[in-house]
Amino acid sequence: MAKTLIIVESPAKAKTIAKFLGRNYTIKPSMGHLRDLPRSQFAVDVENGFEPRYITIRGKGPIVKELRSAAQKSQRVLLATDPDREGEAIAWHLQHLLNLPPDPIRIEFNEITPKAVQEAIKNPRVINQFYVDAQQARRVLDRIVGYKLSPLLWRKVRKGLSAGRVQSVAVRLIVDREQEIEAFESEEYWSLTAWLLSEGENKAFPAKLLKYQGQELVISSEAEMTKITAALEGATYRVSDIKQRERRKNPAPPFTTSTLQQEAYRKLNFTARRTMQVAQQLYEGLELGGSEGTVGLITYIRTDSTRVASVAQLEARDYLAERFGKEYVPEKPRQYKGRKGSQDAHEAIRPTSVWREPLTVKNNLTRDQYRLYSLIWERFVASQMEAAVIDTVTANIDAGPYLFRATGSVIKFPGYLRVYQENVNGEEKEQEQEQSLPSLKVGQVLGLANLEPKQHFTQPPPRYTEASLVKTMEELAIGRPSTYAPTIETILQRGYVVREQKQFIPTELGRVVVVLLKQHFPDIIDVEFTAQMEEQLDLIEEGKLPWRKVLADFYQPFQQLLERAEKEIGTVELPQEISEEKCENCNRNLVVKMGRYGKFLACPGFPECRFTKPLVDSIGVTCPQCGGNIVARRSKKGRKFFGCQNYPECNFVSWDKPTEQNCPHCGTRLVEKSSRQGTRLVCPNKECKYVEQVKETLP
DNA sequence: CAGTGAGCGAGCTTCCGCTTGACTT
Repeated sequence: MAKTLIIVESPAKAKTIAKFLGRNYTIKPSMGHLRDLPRSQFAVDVENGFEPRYITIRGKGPIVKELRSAAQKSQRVLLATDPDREGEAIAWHLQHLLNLPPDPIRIEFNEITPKAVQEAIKNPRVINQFYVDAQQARRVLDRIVGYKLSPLLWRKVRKGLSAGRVQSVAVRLIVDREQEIEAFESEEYWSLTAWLLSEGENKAFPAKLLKYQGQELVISSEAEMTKITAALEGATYRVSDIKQRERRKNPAPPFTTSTLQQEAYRKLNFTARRTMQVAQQLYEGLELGGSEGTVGLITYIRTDSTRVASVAQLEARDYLAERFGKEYVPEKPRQYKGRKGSQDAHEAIRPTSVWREPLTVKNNLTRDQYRLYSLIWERFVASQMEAAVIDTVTANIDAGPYLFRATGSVIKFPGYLRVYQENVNGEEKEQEQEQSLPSLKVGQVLGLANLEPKQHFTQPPPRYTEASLVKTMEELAIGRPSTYAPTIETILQRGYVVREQKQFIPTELGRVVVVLLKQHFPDIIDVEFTAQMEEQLDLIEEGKLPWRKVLADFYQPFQQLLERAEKEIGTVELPQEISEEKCENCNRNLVVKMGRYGKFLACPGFPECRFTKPLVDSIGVTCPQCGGNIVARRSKKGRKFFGCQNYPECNFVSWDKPTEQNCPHCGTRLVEKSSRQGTRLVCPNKECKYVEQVKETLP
């Protein structure tokens, strides 16, 4: 009868906890924040201590209602929102929404185990107002920055634009990088590899030219190279030094949101959004059949922590001992240090049970789910394994005044490498690291099989990809696990950057906005801004600084800058984007214009010449009716569709993305349908109903 | 499911962070 209501943030958590607390407890989810500043108004009373006006978030009304009625029916209410700044604020809002007394009603746990939860229930505390205030400072600051800078951009550049503490710095990173690339001057240099033979062996091994008369050697032209090879053709190659070393290589820590997004991007080619969608499916759980029912396959997916619950560590150790043998289990469980500034409210992302090997659940998962689950499972299992031991040999080889170096390595004990290999820098793997050298002796003379000179050019820094952008944002502590993917979508949507061949390139608009913000608000668009804000928030959390003072100190100068910017900036002219396409009436190059339905191509001679043409995106598929190109377009309502380039002569059109494959039954061209379960090839012929599951490529 | 940009100048746009679904045309 005397029930206790416990409110958590996520429904999956509610379910789990309900399982091991008895009938005396009701567990309900809040689904994140319930109250916030209204979207349609500024809602911060700057004159009055920055007092924020909160309203119930649109769409969350029914949840509030349900929680109220559940609270009514309960004798006691406990607030078990996440143990971090945002969680504390959610608890505080709940306290007000549900009219709860200022008693010790707040509980927190870092692990969802019966023991941790029961312990937490025994130790409720009052809501920590300092934490709540830090959150309010963060929230109000973001509102001030976003809702003051954005309208400035509407007036000065283009309506609908936006700026903010996080998104603007992300754009800045991309713009800065592009400028570095443009300023980069490529330089030529040469390398020389000698392929050498040890007596009695028939396979040559490579050695790299390093030094000349003890000095680092830089070869910058073919002419220099030719002189050097001439001198080296007839030289004597003698081993002068051999160093043997044993190297231990430790596994990478288990995934956080950021590292999962990076690795899924590099290994599976998933965007941040797709990774989160599939991960959410794994987290929410799937019908596994058998006795298990619905089971969450992985722990919570929005986390900045690499911490692992001790039960999971012990389970992993048992598993490893059984499947791989004792030598693969490290003496002590591996604990990974968190990042500085990590809020540590959740564990690392890991399988809820290591015994659920990817292959055993493969048949219940879609292709995407299976691939992502395998990645998470392998990374976690490896993270609890013994280090790999690698024997490396480095040999110095003299050739007159020249010094070559050969390296070889042999894996002595694979350790975690049996399970997981981290993909650090794209696909470029140093293959030669894996090679072994023949046994060599100091003083031994080697035969020269071949000299291999190679021309290189220094490369500009790479453009950001989703992976490297997320990585950089995390390192700079800009944004949070729940916002990396949405932030990327925002800057794309605003037209600040475009994605080309998986790389981010700033648009003219992006550059203009960054220049404007750098000029007038250099502090805000600085990569250090968030870090400095976090320092202040820390002080608020410690009770050493009132939150309203932090805001006042920020707002005074900011207000000045705003006024000055308003006066000094005229209307910013955006250079016209000129396309390669010609006007069919007057042969001038068409320019990109903004219309009601988005971008389109128009003749620059408007209004004398009114020629227009849709701006179109070829998808590299031919039209089944006329063989022309299929292009992606948008309907009036904004929905994407695919049509033939030769419209209106050819009127082929499809909602789903056409492919080059024909249906084996009726010969109609197949289309791609993507649903929650992944992507399938489907026959658009309604009579036919042919469906092809996309094949697995993984072992 | 294939439009489109001046002019009037209303009413609108926008932040970050916490959570999940949803009108399938």
